[in-house]
Amino acid sequence: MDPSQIDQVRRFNRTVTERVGVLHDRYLGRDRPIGEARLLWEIGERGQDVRRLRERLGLDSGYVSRLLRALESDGLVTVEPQPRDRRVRTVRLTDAGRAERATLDGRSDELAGSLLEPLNTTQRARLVAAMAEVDRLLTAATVVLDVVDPDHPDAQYCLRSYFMELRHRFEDGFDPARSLLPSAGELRPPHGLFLIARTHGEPIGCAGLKLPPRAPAEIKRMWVAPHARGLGLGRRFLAELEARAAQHGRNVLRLDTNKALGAAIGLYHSFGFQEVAAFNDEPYAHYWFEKRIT
Amino acid sequence: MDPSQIDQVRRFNRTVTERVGVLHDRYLGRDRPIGEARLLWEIGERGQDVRRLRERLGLDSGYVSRLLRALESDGLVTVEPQPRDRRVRTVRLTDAGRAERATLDGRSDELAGSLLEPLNTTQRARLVAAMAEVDRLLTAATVVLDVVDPDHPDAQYCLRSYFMELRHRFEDGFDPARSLLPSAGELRPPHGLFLIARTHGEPIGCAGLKLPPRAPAEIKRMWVAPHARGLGLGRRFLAELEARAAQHGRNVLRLDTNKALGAAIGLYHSFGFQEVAAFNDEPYAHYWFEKRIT
DNA sequence: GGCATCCTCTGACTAGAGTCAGAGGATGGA
DNA sequence: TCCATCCTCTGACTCTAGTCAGAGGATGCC
Repeated sequence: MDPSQIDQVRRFNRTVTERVGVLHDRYLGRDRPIGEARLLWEIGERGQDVRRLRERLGLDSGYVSRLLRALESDGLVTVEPQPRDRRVRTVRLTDAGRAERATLDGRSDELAGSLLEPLNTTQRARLVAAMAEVDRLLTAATVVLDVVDPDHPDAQYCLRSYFMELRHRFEDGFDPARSLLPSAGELRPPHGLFLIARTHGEPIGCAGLKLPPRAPAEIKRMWVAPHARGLGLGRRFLAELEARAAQHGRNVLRLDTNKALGAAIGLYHSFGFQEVAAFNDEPYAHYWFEKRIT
Repeated sequence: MDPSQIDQVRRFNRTVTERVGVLHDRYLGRDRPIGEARLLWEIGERGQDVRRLRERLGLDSGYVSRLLRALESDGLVTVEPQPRDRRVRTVRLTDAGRAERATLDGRSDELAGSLLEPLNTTQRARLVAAMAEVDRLLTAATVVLDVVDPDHPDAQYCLRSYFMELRHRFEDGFDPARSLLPSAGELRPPHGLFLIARTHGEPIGCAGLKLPPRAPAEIKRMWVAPHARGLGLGRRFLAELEARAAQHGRNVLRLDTNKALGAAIGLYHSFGFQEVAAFNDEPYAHYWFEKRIT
């Protein structure tokens, strides 16, 4: 790896942990230990199950329990068994808790403001733009791809979002019933597979692969959430699916697409796909692509 | 302040404290408490006086003493009275200490690498560029201006750097003896003043103001360290000097400059200075500028 | 030489942030 | 109905990271 890049990253780390890290603790932990503050924050407006809190924050169950006891005795939260499964307990903010959370929120704003405050307008705009870029790319680096069942809730969420988007973007809308969509079975081993991309456990994209016997592999239902675009995720899906198709002995990868999806078409070209004649009669397709793989 | 900017800064803070902050502690504190690691780092190759360490890290004397005891008993440092003043004690790394410090250094590299590692070449370049920008601007926000005596070591450092730079940049070099440089007395109250810009206590620029009786105020010896350029520091100096000249009842601010200093000339124009006829016979000057102030 | 001041160290604390090993109630399946 | 499993809680610890109040040697100045 390029040493001058490493160097710049180290300088960044240093500056940022000093300016942001130190201030962060000072602002947020002003009159409450940061453990409690983080918990209060993570409970959110609607409440949370204790086990989920523990998962999200990666904390020991005993520790969380103790923190909850502290918040409870300060009158900030109530903890009650969940009606469905009385082993699980649900935490909810009281009005006082909500108020406390709002002050934490205000302090986060103060902290952010204190970083911008000494700068002039131009500098602020530049800083914010650069922060957005760092944010996006660091987030991109945490994206993980998993194979899941197409019926998994996260998969379903992505597919719903995908259909909704097609409905808006296609000239004549989109009706799943009219399309040659594969059944869930076709995207489930051994007939295929379904990939999900996640950051911090949240689904942000999906892509399916059909592996029909003695025929080219076919990419289906590739979608990236709007807020996750520009992170190279489409490319990553393609590379991953290509590798998996090759593992399954296929030497051709293909897909069909609609003319409304300009960015995707550009991606296919730049990833080495060639336009070919229609290989199916998908009514929503305008272009068919193919790539030889090894 | 713009709420969408605040929002972006908050998103940035969150991402960064997660990705960088958490990893930071995990990498660096792998087998040594971060307090000790920080201290080990700050001692440096050449050793340090205990009091200076305390100052730099902002820690309690008892605490530092205890940390040093721990490092000493691990054979990483030696602590000895300073020969000149035996109340002060000097810490030096042993060979083992140097080795330990080198592994910490390696881990910082690893951490930086782990941020870049999941990204492709383009993304890496973009991330590094954005980090550099964030770094510069956050640093810019910590710059403080102080009035110091022109004989102060930091002032002397800036002036030496300034002369050295002029020597390189002027077509015919620069010889202080030939120039109309003000004596230190002219930049010292009540005849004038001398400003120093610092980040983290390190001097990164200077600017002097002459306040001759019943005459326009005059800017002298304005210099910004090469690594601190592009932070708007020149503008900040001008604004500060203008305000101080006005406080002292002057309504005209002027300066002379050399044609080799293109960026500075641009700055003077954009800050509202107008070119005027020569008001002195400085041999190194090609342009003379003036601005009416209130 | 005497005394205030400086610098470092030690002892005695505190608070936060966790970890670990059960206890004990709730649930689900045989 | 019984038993394994799940979820949460409690008690008993540990480690960091600090703070505070002096003790005691070294120095500088009168």
